[in-house]
Amino acid sequence: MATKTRPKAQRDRHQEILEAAAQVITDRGLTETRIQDIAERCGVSPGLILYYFGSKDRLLVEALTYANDQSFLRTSRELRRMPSAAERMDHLIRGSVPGMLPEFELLDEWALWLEIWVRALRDPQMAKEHEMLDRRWVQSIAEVIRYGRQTGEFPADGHDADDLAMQIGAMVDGLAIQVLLNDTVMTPQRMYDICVEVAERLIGYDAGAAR
Amino acid sequence: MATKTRPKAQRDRHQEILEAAAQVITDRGLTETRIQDIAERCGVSPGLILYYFGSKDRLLVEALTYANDQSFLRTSRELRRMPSAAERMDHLIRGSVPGMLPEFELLDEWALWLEIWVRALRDPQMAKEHEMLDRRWVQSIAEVIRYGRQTGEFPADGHDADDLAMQIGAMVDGLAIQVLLNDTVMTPQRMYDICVEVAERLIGYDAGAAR
DNA sequence: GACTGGCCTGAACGACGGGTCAGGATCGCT
DNA sequence: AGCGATCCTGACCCGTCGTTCAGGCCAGTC
Repeated sequence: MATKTRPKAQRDRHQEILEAAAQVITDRGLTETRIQDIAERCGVSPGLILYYFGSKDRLLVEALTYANDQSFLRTSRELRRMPSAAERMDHLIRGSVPGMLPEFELLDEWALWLEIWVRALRDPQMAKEHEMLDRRWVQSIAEVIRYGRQTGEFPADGHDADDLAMQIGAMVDGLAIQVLLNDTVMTPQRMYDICVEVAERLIGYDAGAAR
Repeated sequence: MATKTRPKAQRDRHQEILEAAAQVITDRGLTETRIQDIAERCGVSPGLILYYFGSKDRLLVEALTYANDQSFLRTSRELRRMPSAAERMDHLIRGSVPGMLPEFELLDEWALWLEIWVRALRDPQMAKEHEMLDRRWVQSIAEVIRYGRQTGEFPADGHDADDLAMQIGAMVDGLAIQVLLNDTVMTPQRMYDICVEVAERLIGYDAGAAR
């Protein structure tokens, strides 16, 4: 809403602030994020932040979902460009491993996921957003599975695609935590290998060709 | 009002405070936990909390590890009493499903795990503690596997027990999050079923007998 | 009974940070 | 140019904690 008379400028600021906020949260954590930090990062006064978002809480929730939106949309675009389902699955997996794709730092969007989870435990608004964000990701795994079955790459007689997607999603979450917090034992490469192996077994295909 | 005949040779205040702190954290979340809340819960002045723990941060970290210690020790005791490895594995799984065992609320110790993870991302002290806590749990899964192989309940020709334990641990983490945050789609019962099924397949045994 | 030392309180301090506001700058339009 | 809406600032207010501190209470000891 808003954006009536001057859609361009307002939208830019809005987005600018969300990006800055996501950056700061990634950097310092949700609880250590001050309005002042966000203001500084986009060279603006603290008052303006509140002018746009009304309250800190609203901004934080929006920033968390915004950041997730961004990576989801980017990933979706990238997936669409890949012809084979095995390639798509591989890309999904790579993108899920903390610090594996070059464009991400070690403390990447996974740090934001953790913050989302904790907040969703007690903030109904965040819980609602989380449900949407989560379903969306699981959904794209399921879609890749269905796509592969449609093209004949994956065997069509497996379990329900949504169930498989949920299991893969859960495993990815669990492994990502291990990588994030314990990267001596569980390295990104190892997580990747496990994910590929499990996906191959659950879906019943050979990922070798995609890599 | 205060100090009615110092009861018992200083019943352990230290422990009392830790328990209260863990309760409050579970209840309100780490960031919403105030020293005042903890003090009230054990009928004591805020000053005393600092008298014992020096700073809020120290108390919080200690409380998180304390709570985890408690459930770990309890679980260990319970495991030792069970003769069969399949029973032990089943018990481990049940204890890992949020809200499955009757003695836990829906927002149980998993809420504390989430807090530990987030804090461990940026607090080296907490990261160190987490590594210990995590390894300990994975270790007990591995031990059950080895125990079952020793008694002949489980086939002895499977993968490395530590690797299997880590995979099971990761899956449990991921599923627990789903249950905690999305209990319409992923119910405790469903998580339990999945865990049992995966454990059976990974380890190669039949859990039917244990239930 | 006086002393000592561990527990404990309650008031107060001080910093920090979210939110408010009055006004200034800027833009688009007539 | 004149005007109103929008954008933006910087100072300020104010509640909320963590933390400190001076001292009180209570055992056990000499």
